[in-house]
Amino acid sequence: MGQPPTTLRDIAKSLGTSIGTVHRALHDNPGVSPETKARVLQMARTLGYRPNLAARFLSSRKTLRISVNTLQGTTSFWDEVRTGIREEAASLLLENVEIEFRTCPRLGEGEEAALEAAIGEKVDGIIIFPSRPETLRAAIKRASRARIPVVCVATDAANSGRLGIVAVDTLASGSIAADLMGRFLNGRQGSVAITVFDMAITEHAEKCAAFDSTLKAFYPNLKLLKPIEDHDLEKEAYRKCRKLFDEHPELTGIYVTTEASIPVLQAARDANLLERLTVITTDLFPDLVPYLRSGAVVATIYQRPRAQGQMALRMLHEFLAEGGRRSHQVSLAPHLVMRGNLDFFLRRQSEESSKERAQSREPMHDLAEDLA
Amino acid sequence: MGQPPTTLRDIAKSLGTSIGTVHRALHDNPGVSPETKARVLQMARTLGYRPNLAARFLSSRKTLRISVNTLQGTTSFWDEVRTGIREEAASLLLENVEIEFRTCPRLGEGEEAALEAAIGEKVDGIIIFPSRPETLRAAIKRASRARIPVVCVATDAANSGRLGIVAVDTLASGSIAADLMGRFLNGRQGSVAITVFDMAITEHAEKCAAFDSTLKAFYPNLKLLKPIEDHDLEKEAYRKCRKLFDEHPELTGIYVTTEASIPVLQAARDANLLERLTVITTDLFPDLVPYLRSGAVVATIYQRPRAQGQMALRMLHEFLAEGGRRSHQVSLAPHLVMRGNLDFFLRRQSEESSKERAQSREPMHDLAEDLA
DNA sequence: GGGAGTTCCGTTAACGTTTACGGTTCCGGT
DNA sequence: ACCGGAACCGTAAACGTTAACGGAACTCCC
Repeated sequence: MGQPPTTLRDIAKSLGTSIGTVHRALHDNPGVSPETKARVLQMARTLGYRPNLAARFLSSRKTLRISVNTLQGTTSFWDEVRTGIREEAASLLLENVEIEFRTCPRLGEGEEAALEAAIGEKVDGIIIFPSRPETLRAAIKRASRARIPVVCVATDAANSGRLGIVAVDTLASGSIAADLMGRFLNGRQGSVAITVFDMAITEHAEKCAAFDSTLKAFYPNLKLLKPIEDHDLEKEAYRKCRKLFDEHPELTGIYVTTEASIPVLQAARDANLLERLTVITTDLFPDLVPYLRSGAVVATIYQRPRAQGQMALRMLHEFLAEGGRRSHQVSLAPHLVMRGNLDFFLRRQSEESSKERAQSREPMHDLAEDLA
Repeated sequence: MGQPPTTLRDIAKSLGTSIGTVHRALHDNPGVSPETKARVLQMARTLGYRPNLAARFLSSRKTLRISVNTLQGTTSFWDEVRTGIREEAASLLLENVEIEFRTCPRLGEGEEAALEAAIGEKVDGIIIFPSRPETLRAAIKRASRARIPVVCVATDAANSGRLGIVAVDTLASGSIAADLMGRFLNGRQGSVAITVFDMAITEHAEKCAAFDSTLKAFYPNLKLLKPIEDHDLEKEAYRKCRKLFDEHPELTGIYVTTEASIPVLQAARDANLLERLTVITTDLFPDLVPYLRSGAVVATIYQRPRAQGQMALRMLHEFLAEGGRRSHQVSLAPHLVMRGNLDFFLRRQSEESSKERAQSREPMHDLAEDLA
């Protein structure tokens, strides 16, 4: 560890030029000849220049505006994502981010318009949930061309030029669900079902494939039926599942990867299957709790929305602040919630929302108070 | 949103005093009378003063030295904790932390001496793993009195004045293990065993209690035997388990909460019990992998050492930087690893270690390159 | 009553960057 | 020759905090 870091002044001095020129060259601002610019860049590289962020932020005190485009809470999932983002923003030293929430009322409705609005207002970065990736690809490309980095949460928008993606690992989710299903069924014969949003979404197809392959590998006497696509619509989920249950009385388990687990459970009850069906669901919301408590749902794969929000904001901020060098693909491991550890997660959710409510920051704080 | 934040100058002006005095008052430096100090503090409070960290760091460019006192890797656990700490330190905007590792070769050996060394060298903060909390309490108290905040990882040191604690939630771990055990055994009768480090350690006693209560609540036909204390010693673990297996042929499952799972497995094999025993272990290290693959170990509770390290450093840094207002008690939810999702976690561990190796930071970076 | 030593406080120069402004030089057009 | 305007570059003032220095007032002691 050692010598002081090189500054703009250092570069300028060793080049016999001025600090202003160096600055212009490094930011390719106009007003510097190609040759000197090249020389500056070269020198910066050899001297190992790295900008001092404290000085930068102190000098140009502009805040980074970032737009968060998500869904209104159908369940609490997106509320928690937003909470995670807020939390992470608040914990940023250098409080230089300003968050604008743009929420769409329904799935896929006004999604593109909201994105365009964010681009139009020239925000510095965007966090988005692309519920229909294909329709959004063009808009995201436009954002990238406008040099606005876009981070996707939960669902990727491939080939869109997005900066990065934060999501739960599909392989980890699908596989653990399959492994648990197999263990719980304990060598029994039978068929299992899976519900997804839409097989056209990469994530869901992957999750499905992981579930299938793990099942095949370790529990060959369980047969996976054709996936049910419910598009997160309650009626569709109920209808299709009811049909499935009637047609497959030998069904022993079902893995619900969407948020629409309640209608599935109702269909199971109405088909008098609830007792002998092993149900694994996704995420955790109030309506699901009694089913977990009673054991009707044996486990749920919690996709950690809060962590997803945190990571997304971190990724974006890191990039905006210093051209972030970290991986721009974050795959989170999901959590497993069963009735045993259910209270831990419920406590956590409520803590977090109460913390949001009491957001009165103490302006000052002394070391002494805490070490006392 | 709105008006610019108040600065030292603002306080000084509205008090008719100077910026230097305000500074001295806020940091209770000598050279300011009690009355003016009170007036300054009052005014700072009413104006809602919050220090500008960028300016602070730019002005006094001193780095925060923090000491990380952990165990040499018996397994990879502590290596991963340190990796998490390093990672988090590197991702800190304002690169103002310097980390000094002080590792003890064996459990509890030289632990106190290392802590004293850190205090003696006047580091700004300490992250420590107190393997024997009682013997360290006094030393931690000394650190607190010397105004050095101490964060504990994995194990708490109660009543020591430590700043905070980062650990896996004992209730969540114990309960999920019990719930899984019950489900896997699927209504079978029998007794279940648990191994811990030492019941005198709060965390282990809690984990044990959680395991017990969840078992009692949901699977009353499983009987929990008296916990086995192995003190992370291989021979002790083997010997005691061997004895247990011989004395309890009706044993159906065992939950190993310590790192010494290999000797337990060997004892089970030697007792010809491996086939019909449901084994749940803790953490993930190379030697355990084949057992997971073969299904001998049905699941392992992964305590997320990397996340623990990250959180510990974050907590400490936040406190040092701005007198951190966040909760100083972080309880992580453990991850569940089974053969289905095993590869996900192994891939992750290897990625992280390879990233450590190639730690050549690009000095400069342009937005264009990434948005291309 | 003239140092010497306190105690309190104001002033000022840093820290590294950004940004606005001013100053060259050179070129094409009246 | 003069103006207008580019294109390039240097200068200096911010940003909010820290830290060192100096000065004023007041005490104490020979």
